[in-house]
Amino acid sequence: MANIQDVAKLAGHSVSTVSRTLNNSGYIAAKTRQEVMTAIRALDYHRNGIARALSLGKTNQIGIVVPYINHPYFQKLTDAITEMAFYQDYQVTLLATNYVPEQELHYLDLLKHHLLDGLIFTSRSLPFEEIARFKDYGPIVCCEDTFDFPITSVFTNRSESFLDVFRRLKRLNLTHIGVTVSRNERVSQSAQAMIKAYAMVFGQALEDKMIFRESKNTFDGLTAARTFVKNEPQLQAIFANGDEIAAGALRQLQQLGSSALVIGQENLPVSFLMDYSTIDHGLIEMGQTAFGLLFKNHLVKQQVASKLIMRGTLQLLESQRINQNRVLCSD
Amino acid sequence: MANIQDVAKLAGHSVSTVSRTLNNSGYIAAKTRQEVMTAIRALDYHRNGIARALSLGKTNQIGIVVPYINHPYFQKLTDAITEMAFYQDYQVTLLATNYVPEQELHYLDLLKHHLLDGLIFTSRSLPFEEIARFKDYGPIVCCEDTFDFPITSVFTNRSESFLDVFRRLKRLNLTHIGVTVSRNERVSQSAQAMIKAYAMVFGQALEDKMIFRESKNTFDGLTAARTFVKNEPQLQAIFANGDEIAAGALRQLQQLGSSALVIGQENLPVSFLMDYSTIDHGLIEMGQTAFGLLFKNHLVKQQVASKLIMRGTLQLLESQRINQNRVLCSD
DNA sequence: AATTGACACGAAACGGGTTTCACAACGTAC
DNA sequence: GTACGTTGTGAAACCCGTTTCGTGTCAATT
Repeated sequence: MANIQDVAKLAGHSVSTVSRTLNNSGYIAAKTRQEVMTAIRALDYHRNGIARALSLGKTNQIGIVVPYINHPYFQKLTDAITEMAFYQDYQVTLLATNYVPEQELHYLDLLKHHLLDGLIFTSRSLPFEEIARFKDYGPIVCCEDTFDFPITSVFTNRSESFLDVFRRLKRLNLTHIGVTVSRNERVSQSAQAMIKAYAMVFGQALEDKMIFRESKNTFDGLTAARTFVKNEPQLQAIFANGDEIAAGALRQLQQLGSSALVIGQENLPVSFLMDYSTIDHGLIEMGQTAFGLLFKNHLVKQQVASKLIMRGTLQLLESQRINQNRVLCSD
Repeated sequence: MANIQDVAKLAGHSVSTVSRTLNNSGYIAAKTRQEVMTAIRALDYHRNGIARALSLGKTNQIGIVVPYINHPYFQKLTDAITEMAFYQDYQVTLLATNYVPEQELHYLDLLKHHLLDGLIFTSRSLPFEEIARFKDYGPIVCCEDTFDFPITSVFTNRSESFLDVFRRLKRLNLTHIGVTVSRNERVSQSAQAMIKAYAMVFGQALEDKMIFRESKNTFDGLTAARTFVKNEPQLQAIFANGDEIAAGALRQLQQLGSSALVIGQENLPVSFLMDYSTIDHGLIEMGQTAFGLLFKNHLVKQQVASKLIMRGTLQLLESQRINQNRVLCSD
């Protein structure tokens, strides 16, 4: 395969002239340009991107760290990031971790090795201290609240919509509630926030038997629903950590003849199909923002809004309640 | 940031000695190795992967060309590829095209520019001739039948399971059938195969009004179902080009009070949740094979099996039919 | 006629590694 | 004592671009 020297030789000009021609930099005589272009076509020459990256000191590649590649939450987020990257002529590499800290470290190392111009964490199991240690090697953005750690972040006001959910349930006198979480509440901010929100609204801690842990997919949703119904025959609601889990739970409840309602998260198509309420965490905006922040070179912490989307049983009960109130008032 | 020369200087050895130490190649005295490692740690030195790639002439990166990043079909396929790549120490870049030919060309160019060691096409809109033109720039594998074109491929025996579906429908006297396809049957092998299978089984071409085109997501599924019911009030079945489409169609049919059954493709969780039959195209095996074939350096064409998974109404009707036969026979 | 600036181009340094090759020191076998 | 093999190391070439810097030409200005 031809390189720039071959082109230079054939064109009868220097390597630097060929380079200038290709980059439209500096002065080039029209005739020279012609000759160079002719040689390039004759040799089917294409610039070596690796050599270019070495010379320019940048790769135009960024990495997105995701625990699971096929998880809808991260899917939506990476979609948004990828689109932004595309517009700015960046390539995106998806880096899956399965929440294995060693994997995360491995990806952070890509920064050290100059293989990436930046890294976006959509989630992580490494402590922030550890991640912060890499910030000198390249820009890093986390898609969750990084508190006082010196890591740029975009995050959603999860807690507020969690509070919203529990307040609505309380208002409807639905108190027997099961909550599913993906990871132990010690490591997952989201899990922590859900459990805390319950406690704030109901004035007491959520019973341990009403927390279903390690809930990751549809089938976990089935199991969670069975477990809750067994532990608490009067179960009235399940607040799930994702829409596929909610979907599984709902299906299981229907099969068990339970009328408990279900609330999901992420606003995936399945939540519409199976008609239950869900929280939209504003992942699109979050992804776009994450990419935007990558190349600001100062520390930023930015929040995006998340909100509850009312559907199905929850919506029905609320409208009935409003009607009741109206009747009571008019009497 | 330190480079290999800095390390060499500090260690009091040559650059080549440092390189040998890092690569465990050639002879290195134990003491020398110690000194080099000490210098490396002292300087927080990390090899520049770009420089390495330039020197070695390979990047250990492969690309997967997908039309949609968040489409379950491609999701499943890329998952399988990514896992294989991981084990062989390759990085994977997802390259989304939205079926824009220019995009596909752009990604093929990455091979020309030595930015990728190989490319896997999960689908494409470019003609094979065009793709074949790039095979000198690096290994390419297509995840569909490439016929006589000199492109390595893995593909599934789609047509057989399509025939299976229509034969079963025919046996059940279900003849008013709507078919959804993602792209025009001129460009999509899958669409072509579905329509051809119908013609083979029923001995006549599928009416145009029973083909719903440009069907890509759940909402298209809703629209498709409405359209079919409007065009053909006696509609008995919809054979969809994907499980989310099937799911949307099923929901719409239920709302319209239609008892037509639905058959999907891809065997996604939603097909289980909503309980309808679907074709499993063996995507996992296909992805694994695709990666495996990338670095064989001869042309290979390989087939993997796809099969119909019986559920819901279709299964029910079949078992009723068998029971009827049994009754008729025993009389 | 002398100076100046725009235009055009090439040599060479640079980015940061890997690998070949030459050479030296040492031990062992004959 | 000679020949040869093993071990250990460094100089330099190489991978393939980009960019700096210096030189040369030519037309316009003073």
